Amino acid sequence: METTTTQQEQGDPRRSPDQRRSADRRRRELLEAADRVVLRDGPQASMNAIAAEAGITKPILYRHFGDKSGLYRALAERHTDGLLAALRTAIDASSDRRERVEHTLDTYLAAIETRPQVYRFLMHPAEDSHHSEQGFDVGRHTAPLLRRLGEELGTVIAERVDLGPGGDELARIWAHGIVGMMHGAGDWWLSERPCSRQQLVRSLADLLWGRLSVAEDRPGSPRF
Amino acid sequence: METTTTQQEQGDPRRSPDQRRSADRRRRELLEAADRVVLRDGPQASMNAIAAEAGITKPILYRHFGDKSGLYRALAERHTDGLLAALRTAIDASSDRRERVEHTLDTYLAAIETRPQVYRFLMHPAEDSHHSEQGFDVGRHTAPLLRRLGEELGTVIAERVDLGPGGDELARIWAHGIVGMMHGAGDWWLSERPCSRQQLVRSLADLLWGRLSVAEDRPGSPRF
DNA sequence: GTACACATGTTACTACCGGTAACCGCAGTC
DNA sequence: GACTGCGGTTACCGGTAGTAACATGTGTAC
Repeated sequence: METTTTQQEQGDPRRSPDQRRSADRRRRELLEAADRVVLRDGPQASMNAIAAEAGITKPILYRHFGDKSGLYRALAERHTDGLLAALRTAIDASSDRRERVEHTLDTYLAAIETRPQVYRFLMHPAEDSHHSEQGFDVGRHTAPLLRRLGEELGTVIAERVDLGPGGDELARIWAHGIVGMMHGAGDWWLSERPCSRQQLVRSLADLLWGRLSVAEDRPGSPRF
Repeated sequence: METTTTQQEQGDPRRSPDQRRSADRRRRELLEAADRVVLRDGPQASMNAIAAEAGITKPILYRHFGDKSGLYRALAERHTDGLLAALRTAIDASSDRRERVEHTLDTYLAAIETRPQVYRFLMHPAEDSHHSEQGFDVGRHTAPLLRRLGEELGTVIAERVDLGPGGDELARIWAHGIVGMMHGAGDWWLSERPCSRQQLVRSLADLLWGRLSVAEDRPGSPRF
């Protein structure tokens, strides 16, 4: 067999006490191998490839993760947790609201800029092949990352900003809208790079600050 | 067990006189069959299923559309054109800017509300299985529909709103941000239905009108 | 020591997918 | 007739997710 794995198995013959830990360790090793493959081959990496990278064969992967979407979910959770943590600290770093917004936007954009493969993987989740029986579940389109982001941001807004009666609902709406804006603009920016990151952050913050509503009409604006 | 046992054996004597059916007609028929299947089975409908629905077999589909992504592109173009046309008229319907924004948002949301399958298909494009040789093209994540929407809205904003020097770039940034906001919030709303469409439209317009920036801090807001 | 249970791993398979080669039969036209 | 183009098919290829069955080591009970 091929000795492709980077870290050699520690050759540890005594495993009587820590069998449970061994399973956890193994699982983490498999996840790391999967990570390497997914980041190299894209989200449609095959289970065979992942198994080969881990130095084992498919059925073991299935024993650990159930199916492909299970593996991908586990993989996505790790990265999502990381990004969420970064965003939480960003949201708490400043006291001025505008600064907070800009800082958060910048953190997100920096993340997707420095590791676009991770980003792409998180946005194109499992795409679970076996359609769930009854025709077409409308829900569950967006990547779970965006949902979680939206919900977290919603609670943050709701508990920090006074929006009057019905403010919680409004906060959630805004949160999902803001996350969508961040995602959409970030995705476009990442692929076209039309400006600097700072420029993008400022422009989006300006948009959220209502500059669109106060700008003047263009003199010869077509009304066709 | 599925192959060849389906109903495609219709003797079909009604084809002798009028073979005037040009390739275009055939193509449109195939597209309509594909539409039916995709709207029934979701975006991962198989070519076999589409061919069966059209009463023919796979190779004919491939002769007409090249490959699966070709078929899906043709399919997506139809729907995209329809939605874009609706949005264009919505954007021109009112003179007041706020009304225009609300009207446009509402048109988009109404579209995805009344035909969520179409919407889902447009947002999860081909996902072309054969990864394009060189590792991992970072660009081309988002559905083409969103890109087109963003670009069109960008030109509309640029030509109607006076944003000063560098306004065109700013308009494009805002446009992609707004489209992302619309998409993200719409997707979340569609799957959770936390409020009425009108409520969502108003809230998003409020967000764009800068209400977030002028709201008061909550008294006991945690600063942890 | 032997027997059992269990975790870890393998090979070899099914069922299906996108895509293609090769062939078949029927129009029309010299 | 023969020859060509076209709409159609069957039968295949390579690759995918997922599984069954079998092979091992390893710790524990008797």
